[in-house]
Amino acid sequence: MSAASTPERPAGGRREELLAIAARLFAERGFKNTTVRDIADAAGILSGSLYHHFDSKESMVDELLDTFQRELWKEYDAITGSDLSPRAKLEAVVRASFDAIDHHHSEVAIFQNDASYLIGFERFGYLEERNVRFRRLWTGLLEAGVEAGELRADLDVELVYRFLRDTVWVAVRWYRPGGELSPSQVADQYLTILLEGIAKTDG
Amino acid sequence: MSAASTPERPAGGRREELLAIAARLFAERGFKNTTVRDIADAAGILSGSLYHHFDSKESMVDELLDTFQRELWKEYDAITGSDLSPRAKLEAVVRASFDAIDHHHSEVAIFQNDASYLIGFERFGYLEERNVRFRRLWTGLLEAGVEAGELRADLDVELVYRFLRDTVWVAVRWYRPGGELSPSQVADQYLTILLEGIAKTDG
DNA sequence: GTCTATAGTATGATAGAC
DNA sequence: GTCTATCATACTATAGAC
Repeated sequence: MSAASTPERPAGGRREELLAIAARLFAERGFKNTTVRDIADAAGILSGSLYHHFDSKESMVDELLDTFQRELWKEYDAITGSDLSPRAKLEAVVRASFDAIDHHHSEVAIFQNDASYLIGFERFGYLEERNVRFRRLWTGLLEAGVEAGELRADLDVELVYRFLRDTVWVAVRWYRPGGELSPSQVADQYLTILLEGIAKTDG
Repeated sequence: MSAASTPERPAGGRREELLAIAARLFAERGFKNTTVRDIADAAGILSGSLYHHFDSKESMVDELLDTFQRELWKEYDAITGSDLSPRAKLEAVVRASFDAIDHHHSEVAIFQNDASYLIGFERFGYLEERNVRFRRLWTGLLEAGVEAGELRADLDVELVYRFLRDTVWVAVRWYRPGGELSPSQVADQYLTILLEGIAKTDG
């Protein structure tokens, strides 16, 4: 989206700094509830100055979501292209997703809270495309897992997919990076529940 | 919240009609993204006329959420007060929740999408209280289930509670009342996944 | 119960000086 | 890269006529 001109420092120049501030505010309050003045205030400048760096408020959230989704899909593609078993791939995708919640918390939160609103604009059509790809990824893995005899055959794949997708991403609402639980620990517990259930089966 | 003056018809008078329209729009677009003009337009009147029925836009969403939560808690209290086993109570609470998604779809959607924003106003402090009650309900049932030997003891109750809570309510994002799946069917599948898992355990 | 008319404010964005 | 100043618009809400 931008040709990194002079990458002198980690997290780049002023533009990336402002983008990070906007990300935090969008994630905390929602896109619509965050004004350009809020962002400027948090950055210690006036709202008009923001427009030296960005075309519009929409451009900011666009860049945030697009960058994040590209990175995430690189990881997903590496997993699906590997030679792991369907069940192992499914576990890897879950773990990669919880890692994303940890490392790109704001972006995930924005996507969770505001995607349904943003998707209404042509500019954000790519979000819909990614949703379709995401659905294919999960249902493909679930079907392959059933076929391989690794997963139960009596469940509605479409429905399991929705539970899976939602449960993974909705964790962004309570997960706090740097808190007590690592993304790996959360993924462990989640995969145990998902795969084995919470009922006591043996004595 | 209001003394039903002349209940002549199902769903009452004009006030309830307008409230239902507002609920639909709030649920579809979000509270902040829905203007009083949108609501008035959908009702075929002008925005100023809405203020004959309601103090403010906030009053509308307040009445919607408060009414809904009162009704929901009546059901929860009946379940917890029953003599069912912990696991059966847990199942009943899950079923009651999916029923709520079916029967009060807009209200659940509004709560899911906008509660975190609304909770910032003192007026909506009761939402925070209900969240606390909700947490106690779930964790209490989970702990009782473990103690009764019905649920696995090796899981983090706090974490299971979050997954449970989120997975149940987030279904409002895809569930459509009157669609192919009944709330009971969704609850069946969900409880199977939650209790038994999706992995194939035996031949 | 709805309309006309409008107040008061907040918002996204722009132009040009520094 | 930021500030000053400001425009145009959209929003919630009100007062009083019908």
